[in-house]
Amino acid sequence: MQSIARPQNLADAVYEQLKSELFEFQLLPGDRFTEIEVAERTGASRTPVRQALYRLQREGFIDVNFRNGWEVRPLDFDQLDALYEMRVLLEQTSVRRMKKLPAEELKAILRPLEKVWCVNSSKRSHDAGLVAQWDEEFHCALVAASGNSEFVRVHREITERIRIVRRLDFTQQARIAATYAEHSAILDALGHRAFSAVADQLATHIEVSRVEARKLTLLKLQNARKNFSPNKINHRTVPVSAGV
Amino acid sequence: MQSIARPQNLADAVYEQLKSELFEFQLLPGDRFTEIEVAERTGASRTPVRQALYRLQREGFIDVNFRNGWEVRPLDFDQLDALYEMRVLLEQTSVRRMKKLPAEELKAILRPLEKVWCVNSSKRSHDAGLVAQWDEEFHCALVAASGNSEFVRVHREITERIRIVRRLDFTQQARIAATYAEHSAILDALGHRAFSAVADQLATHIEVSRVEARKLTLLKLQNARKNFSPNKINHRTVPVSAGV
DNA sequence: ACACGTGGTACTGTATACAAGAGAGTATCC
DNA sequence: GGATACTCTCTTGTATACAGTACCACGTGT
Repeated sequence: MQSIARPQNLADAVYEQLKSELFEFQLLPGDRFTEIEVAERTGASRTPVRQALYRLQREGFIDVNFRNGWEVRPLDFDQLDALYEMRVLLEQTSVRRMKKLPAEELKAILRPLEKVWCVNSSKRSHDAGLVAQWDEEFHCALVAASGNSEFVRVHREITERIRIVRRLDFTQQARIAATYAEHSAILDALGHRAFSAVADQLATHIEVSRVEARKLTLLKLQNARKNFSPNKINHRTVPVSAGV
Repeated sequence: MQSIARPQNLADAVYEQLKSELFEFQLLPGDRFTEIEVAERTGASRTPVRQALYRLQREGFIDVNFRNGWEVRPLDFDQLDALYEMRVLLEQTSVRRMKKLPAEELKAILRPLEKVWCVNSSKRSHDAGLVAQWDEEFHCALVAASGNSEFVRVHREITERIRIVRRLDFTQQARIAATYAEHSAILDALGHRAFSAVADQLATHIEVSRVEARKLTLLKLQNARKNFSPNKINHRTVPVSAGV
């Protein structure tokens, strides 16, 4: 979707790797780890590792304890709710602003989205990762239509922040089907310039996915905790200064 | 206003110092500098300096050129406009949500603000820095009333980002007077629960200050550039690899 | 006079060495 | 036995050393 930004320096590479470990729940909320551990795991030295860690800290994923290791921040569902609210606000505002767009421009925005979402069921994807990516692109495209670069930037940051729970929604085929249905309905209504109606549809659409994602996240966390092996505990999750 | 966060480590201290140099227009858009220069100026080593620089980069104030020094990013008025739009959206949304607040809570929010803004002219401050700070606190308080922590966080980030131009607005006594008048009018209307009216007032209030700030910024930049001394050029703003 | 190739310098990116303190574990005392 | 003080290790924070290359300047050839 947006700037791919392949990492050219080690710090970015480490950042990407850690983030993916967070998203795959290989690093679980509450897990503790040290800079040296990460450095050995990634093959980099502490310098780029620290750059990556501090970036993740500023983005809210991890915490540093003064001279006492790092820690994966627990998922804060209140904060996630606030992020989802902000997301709704941005997307609704962007959609409402579409009424200023001439028909031509609106069509140009909708056409590529319709190619993905308004297809009969044989042509639909069942791949969770792919649908998750398309879903993000769909909603980002709505905000991009606002023409406000800061709406886009903030919305993208929110997308990054909630992805960890949002993507779980597409692990269920029924939810993928619902997403197809709702997205094509939204595109339909946009084609008829029913912007206020779309704003309402969006709120519902996002709210349902928020609730589903929360349920699945709680399940996922329970399972992930069950799968602890003693090795893994010793390797990573034990309090840092506990020795062997 | 929000968390004071006195810097305990060098990186934060350097960050604060650099940011204040940016805000005071001691570091001007287009200025180039190196990590070692900053290290010598602040007394820290390159490590914390780099931490601070990368933070400022992520926040959009400066750019790094690969193996070729750092550079103060030019002020982008289109981006500032987008930030102001976002600010209006957040503050209007927060104000509109106040209608859900019971009278008691609303009063508790308004009272401290009225103490600052609804005072007769003899008690008003004429200090630009102080009024600028109170102004930020006023608008942040409105958003805080929304109860959405992400609204607050994003709004605070925007406040940090636009402060560099916004504060100039209060260097004119006439604008300070206008701010007092408009803030007290807004508080009045809020006391009467005229939330939609306040939303309109806010949009106008912010829009006027945006335009004023832009005018003053352009002036300030012109003056700052005039005051270049050859020494200063050699010291800081010449292309990095130019030797003596 | 101008284009092109080459060398040197200065800059960031990365690795490593050093400093200081937080915390677990142990020994000691009552 | 329990509480307290202390030591020792491990951690992050900071400083510095090293590596690689982008850019400028100069020189050379045409």
